[in-house]
Amino acid sequence: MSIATSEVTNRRDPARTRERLLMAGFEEVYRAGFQGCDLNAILGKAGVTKGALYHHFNSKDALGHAILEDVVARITEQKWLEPLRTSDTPLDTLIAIIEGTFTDDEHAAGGCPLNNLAQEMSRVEEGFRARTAALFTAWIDTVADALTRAQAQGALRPNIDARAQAQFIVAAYEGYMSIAKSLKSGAVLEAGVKQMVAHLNSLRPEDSHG
Amino acid sequence: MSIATSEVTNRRDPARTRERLLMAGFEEVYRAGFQGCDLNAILGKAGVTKGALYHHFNSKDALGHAILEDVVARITEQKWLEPLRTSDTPLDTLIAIIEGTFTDDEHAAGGCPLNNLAQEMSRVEEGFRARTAALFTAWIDTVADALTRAQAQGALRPNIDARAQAQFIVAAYEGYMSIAKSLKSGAVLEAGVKQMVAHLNSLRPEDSHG
DNA sequence: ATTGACATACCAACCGGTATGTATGTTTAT
DNA sequence: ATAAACATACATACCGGTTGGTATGTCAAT
Repeated sequence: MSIATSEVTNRRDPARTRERLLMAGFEEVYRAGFQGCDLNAILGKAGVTKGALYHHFNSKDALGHAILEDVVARITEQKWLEPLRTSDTPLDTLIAIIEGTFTDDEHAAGGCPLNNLAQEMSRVEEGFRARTAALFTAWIDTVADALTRAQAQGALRPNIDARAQAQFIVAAYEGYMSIAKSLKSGAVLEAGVKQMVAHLNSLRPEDSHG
Repeated sequence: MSIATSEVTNRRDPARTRERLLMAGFEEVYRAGFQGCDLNAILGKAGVTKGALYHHFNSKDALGHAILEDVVARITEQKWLEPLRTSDTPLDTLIAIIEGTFTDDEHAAGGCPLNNLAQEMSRVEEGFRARTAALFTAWIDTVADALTRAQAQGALRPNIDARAQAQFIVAAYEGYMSIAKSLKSGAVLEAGVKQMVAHLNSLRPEDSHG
């Protein structure tokens, strides 16, 4: 065995190459949409050639699928799913996540990466639709679980439908993101955060919300 | 003046030609997205040639802009703006509009034409962004006006922020449409309608909503 | 007869995809 | 241990179909 087992950046580093393609692809897709983005632009940004791309992915669609499964899923996992799953104060964590939304115009204009791809590609290619649907479902499920746990703790009224509320929260969140993107308005996002947090607080058992 | 002033379908009928291009364009854009749709497919569906298209519009983008300004704006006007403006029971009308949403899987999978274009094109081309933003703004404004009028009638609690609630409703509506599109689920839309109506009813002054 | 309203034919560039070559590991037989 | 044999991981060059756009011709209306 030589010294160079890992950590070192060999000229041959398939994992790194694949990761660079995914990140560059994500950024370009986020900018121009999937159909609107250019493979050569992705290659330029990633610093690899078309041969490398088509070694790791056998079509542009396959790259898009991988971007959803790896990059977008990872972002969702880090920002929403993981914190919610590990929290023992789920409702507070949920509110904190929502309040953690970046509300500058720059971020607003970008929109939600998941929703961007879902809206553009769902009717165009089934692979995209299935993958975005899986991510939405996992997202809603995890929020619903968190709300159910909050209910078990007595932090949430027992008569509310956790699943319906989870759908409501995710829908409202994506809706605000959509409108804010079109209006290039971080202010819309701020108002949305306030509104959603107020709504969640109104679901607490003994509350003062007049 | 001859008899043939209007109504008759002359072989030369620029207004009709333009309208056919807009309708065919709308349908193709609704199916495949703007960047994904094919001009020749639009021409085939409209039954006109490329010469006719480029006589009425000087680019594909210009056609897209006209689809937003004419077709999408008209749909929004008919379903939301006009009923809300003319109603003397604005809150009930708003609820009726929401409940009038088609909740079959077919419609769900199509999504909202306005949101489809907004999400796909806002970052790609400024003309699309500006036009979708104008439509969202008009939509929210009209809902806000309706809520304010409901407030003046005493049909809505005086302490609520009409504009914030209008944004909330439109955002939630578009969010549900987005998720339902990805999930191809009319059931999601049904749940959304129920949730939004319940929310609106909770804004009434003296109410029983436990 | 001149302008608007199209039709037809065609172009040219972009871009996803491929064919092919090559350098770098990895295994296997001796 | 080592070399052959093979597989992986790219690089380069190029193809060809798609598609937005144009140039030109023709017909109708005033």
